[in-house]
This record gives sequence, structure tokens and C-alpha cells, in this order.
Amino acid sequence: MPLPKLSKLELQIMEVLWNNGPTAIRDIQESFGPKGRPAYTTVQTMVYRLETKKALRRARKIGNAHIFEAVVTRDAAKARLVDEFLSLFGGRMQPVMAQLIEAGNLSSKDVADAEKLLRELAAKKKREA
Amino acid sequence: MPLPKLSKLELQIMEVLWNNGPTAIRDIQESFGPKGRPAYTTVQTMVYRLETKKALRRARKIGNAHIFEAVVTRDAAKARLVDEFLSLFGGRMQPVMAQLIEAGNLSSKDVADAEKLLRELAAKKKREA
DNA sequence: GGCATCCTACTACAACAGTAAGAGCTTAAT
DNA sequence: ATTAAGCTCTTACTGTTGTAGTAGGATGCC
Repeated sequence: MPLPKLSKLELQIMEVLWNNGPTAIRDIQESFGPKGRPAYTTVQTMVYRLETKKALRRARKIGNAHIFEAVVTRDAAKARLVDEFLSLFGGRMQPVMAQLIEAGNLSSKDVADAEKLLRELAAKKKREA
Repeated sequence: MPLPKLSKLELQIMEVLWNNGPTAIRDIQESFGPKGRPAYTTVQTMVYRLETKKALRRARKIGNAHIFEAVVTRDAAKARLVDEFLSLFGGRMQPVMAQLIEAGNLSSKDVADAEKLLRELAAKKKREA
């Protein structure tokens, strides 16, 4: 599979790699903040599973510790996520947009940004047509 | 829990109830189309689990068959879904919109619809402010 | 060189999701 | 009444996710 499915915690771990570059397990774990973070071996298990899924790989060693780096890109993973989500809405974009927009969590800036993106996209579509 | 988490298949079953109103298990199963649909007892298991979660309930009987109806509304379930999804993006709306918009699956009509919604929302926000 | 610390590798387990078979009760048709 | 078809309930097994303990090897400090 070129694009393995990533669970929530797996995503959070990948997020660390995407943000920080190659990282050791200990540092991944500590990046979860001191409160309510998973145990070291929990993170370790997830990292191992991500390795099996080829979402990340061992880049090198420092001392006896492995340093892991992302193989899957953030964009690829997020695109996958969006697809998953869309499929729950029957793959139709419109109701998803509607739901998101009506969810009420949009700031004025979000609205403005979204409009800008949409206008750009519309222009691009026109050029391509 | 007022809003139980619903899995993909559970959602699909609820979808039938939302679309068709109270429905028997057999009819739910058959609404999955003749190809690759889950076995009758698979649907049944899911319905029972949805009942435990109080997402649906037995409305009445026809012969010896139970007729189930949705308790959770479509909007509530979809809102829950949107929240889940947002949390995977760190709860920030903007990157989600960006990802969705850039995902490329938008038709011209989708773009127009979304713009319309956004304009209405912006106007509403302004009135409220 | 010994001891505390850290990391790895392995193992385990509960919850949830998806899948479905089997036993037995109900109903409808003849 | 008999019997077939349909439904209900119960039970069970697989895979995935999240959680973590334990054993043992490697490192580093003094």
C-alpha cells in the first residue's frame, strides 16, 4: 500500500516527525507534554507499527537509540484523511462543506481565507477550461 | 453519552434509517445493494450495537420482525463527525478548509455553493457583531 | 569495573469494528 | 398439522488501536 491508513495516535506521532524532522522515541514521547502523555513503550509500539506500515523508517542511530524519520509526507497523509472523511459523507463535497461551514467554529479570518482560496481555485479552473 | 461515536458501517446503517424512516433489518441489509453487502447477521449485530449505544431503538413489530428507528439525528451525528475530523487537524479550521479545497475534488458548482454559504455566513457574523 | 540509567525488543491484553455461523422460535402457506 | 422460510438471539473469531510491562543489552558516570 502506498498510503497506509493512520490512526489518531499514529498521526500525532507523524506530526512530530513532520514538524521536527528525524526524532528519537524519547523525544517524540516528551513532545506530548507532561500531562496525560502515553508511556514510553506505548509510543514505541506505535512507532514500530508505523515502521511496519512504512510510514516512517530508522534513519540512523545516536548511541544505542534509533532516530526515526517520516517516509509518508504530511500532504499525502492529510489527503488520505480527507478522502476517508469524504467517503463518510458519500463522497459528495457539497454537504461536507456545508457541514463544516455551519459547524460554527469558523472565525472571520477562516471565512476570509476560505473565500480567498475558493476564488483562486475558481480562477484556476477557468484558466484550465 | 448523549452523542455516541459511530463507526463507518454504523453510519451507513443510520443513513438508511435517516433516509427511509423506520426500517427492518432485512430492508437495511438489502439497501446495501446486491454486491458486496454484509450478511444479514452482520447488519443485525451492528443494529444491536447501535441499540446499546442508544443511537436507534425498536419502534414496533411487523409479524415477528422488529422495526428500528433512529434516535440520534443526522445533524447531530454529522456534527460529531466533523468534530472528530477537526481534532485530527489540531482543531484548527483553516488547514482543514485548505486541504479540502485543494484536494481537487471540487466541481465548479461545489465552489460556487461553498462561496455562497461563506458569504451568507460572513453576513450573518456581521449582523451578530 | 561496577552500578544506575536508558533503550530495544518482545509479549500481552482490553476495547472496538467487522464478520458471520448456529440454534431455536414464528409465521405463512398448503 | 407440516414444513419451509424468515427472524431473533447468542456466541465467536479476526484485525486494529491504545495501553503498557518485562527482560536484557548498551552506555555512561565515577
